[in-house]
Amino acid sequence: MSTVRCRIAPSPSGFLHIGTAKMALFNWLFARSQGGTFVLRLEDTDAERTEEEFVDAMCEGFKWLGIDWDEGPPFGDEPEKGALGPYRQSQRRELHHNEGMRLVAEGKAYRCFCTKEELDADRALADAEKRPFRYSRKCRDLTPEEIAAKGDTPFVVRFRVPEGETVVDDLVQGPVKFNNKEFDDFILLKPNGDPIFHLAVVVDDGLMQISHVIRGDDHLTNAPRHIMLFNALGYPLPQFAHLPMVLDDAGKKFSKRMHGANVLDWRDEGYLPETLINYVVMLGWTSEEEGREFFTLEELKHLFNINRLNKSAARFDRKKLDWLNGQHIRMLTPETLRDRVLPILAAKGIDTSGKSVEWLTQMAAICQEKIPTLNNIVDYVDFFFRDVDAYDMKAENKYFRQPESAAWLEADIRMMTAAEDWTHDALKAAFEKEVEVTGVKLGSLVNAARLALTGKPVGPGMFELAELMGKETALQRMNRALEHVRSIT
RNA sequence: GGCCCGAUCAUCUAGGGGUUAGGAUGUGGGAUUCUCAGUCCCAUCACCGGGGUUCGAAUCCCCGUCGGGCUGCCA
Repeated sequence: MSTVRCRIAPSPSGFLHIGTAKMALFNWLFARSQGGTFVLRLEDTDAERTEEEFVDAMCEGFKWLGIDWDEGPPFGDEPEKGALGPYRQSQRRELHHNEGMRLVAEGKAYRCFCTKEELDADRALADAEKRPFRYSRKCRDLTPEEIAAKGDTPFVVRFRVPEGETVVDDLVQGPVKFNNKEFDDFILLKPNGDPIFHLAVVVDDGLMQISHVIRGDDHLTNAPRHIMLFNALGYPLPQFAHLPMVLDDAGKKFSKRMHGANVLDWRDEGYLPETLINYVVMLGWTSEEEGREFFTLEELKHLFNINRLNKSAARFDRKKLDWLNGQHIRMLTPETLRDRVLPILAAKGIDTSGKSVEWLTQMAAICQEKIPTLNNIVDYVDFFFRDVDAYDMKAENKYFRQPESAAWLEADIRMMTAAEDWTHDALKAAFEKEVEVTGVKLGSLVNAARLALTGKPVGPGMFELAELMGKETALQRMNRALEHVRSIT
């Protein structure tokens, strides 16, 4: 039986950040590949930054990506899952506070009566003198009498950082050694009894029996503090793995404000969750199968290997994402593609209710090879749902303003009218025969027809779209185009 | 400032004492006698710099440079 327990502990700040998604994914993957447990814990102790909608928005991001959790807080209709809750940090204050005070009782932490103002002044002085600020430790060895004399004076609780050195045995970074002198006696509890991040994470990870802490490498220098706390609290030490963060396409930290920082931005732009998972996993991990780049979540569950994580940060490259999305779109069945694309058309005000499911499936199918994102489908099919009232100008010059333009359309109309079978194959055969006997270029016939039928220079294959459009509508549009051509040439 | 981490084509990466430094995306060109896209082929492009160690360094070590992080009564 596996004892692997991983967690993602995001602070719900409004949406699921791409970087958080990466960390969640790797934790999830590790837990799943080891038959372990994946825990979602909300670090919502910063009250001003937490709103219920924020929590919902973030969980929606996880759901979209397909990252589920075995233990976690209530979400939507789901009750809290797991026996080691509560899974919202804001509901664990008592625990944090008690553990902090336990350290005081055990002499591993102490009450500090220095005020924030005093500390700020010290800090300013240190700055002015260009020396590193360090807490004076003046409260470190107060006698019981001195403490008693303080009466009701508010105090913070500080950790008594032990002498010596702390080694983080990191699964990704290797052993990283720190001299404990580098660390101040950091604060554990605020004057109101609330815990500081370092205490809260360690208490939560300890009590939730987390076996592997996989997180961003911005926490690498926090790890020794956490290790000291694990030891002081008497919790078994988890394994650590610090992963590089995701950079934007300019190589900078992916700012919260930037478009694309929210994973749901990608959904809204027509990317598949499969794509995002596949793309993010490639940002810092490679499979043993060299050169392989295409993965589904299900495959990843079996292939994931924590030894193949990368140490350096990677940029988020939109171009490669586009390519990958196209790959994933092509992997879909036409039915699935249809279902994914229908809401997008609806959102654009396109009413598809008059069409059969079979027809809509065909519509999706003829675009499948061509669109890099789901949203691109709109331009590929909108002409099916509205009249063509204008023609693309450049295409018009090329196909409607030539001396032979009318002749092309006349030939098209003649063949279409004569078509006994209104199918892609029959139409294609007729056009090819025409080319053979008259020597006219197929492109001229086809592109003039496409322009007549869609008003656009680009789109699905002409024979495919004509078949779907139906003979009657197609011929109406062809005749209208012919009139138009005669009027301008 | 102090401490810590990182560095292979433009981008994601493989490799890791002796290789023609491999793949993918992008870009350029060609093919596919319907556009666009796709697909297929070809081409283009890299070991951050300097010192060591070694017969031999992209690979190991040191220094530097650059990038990132921590250094909060934020998480």
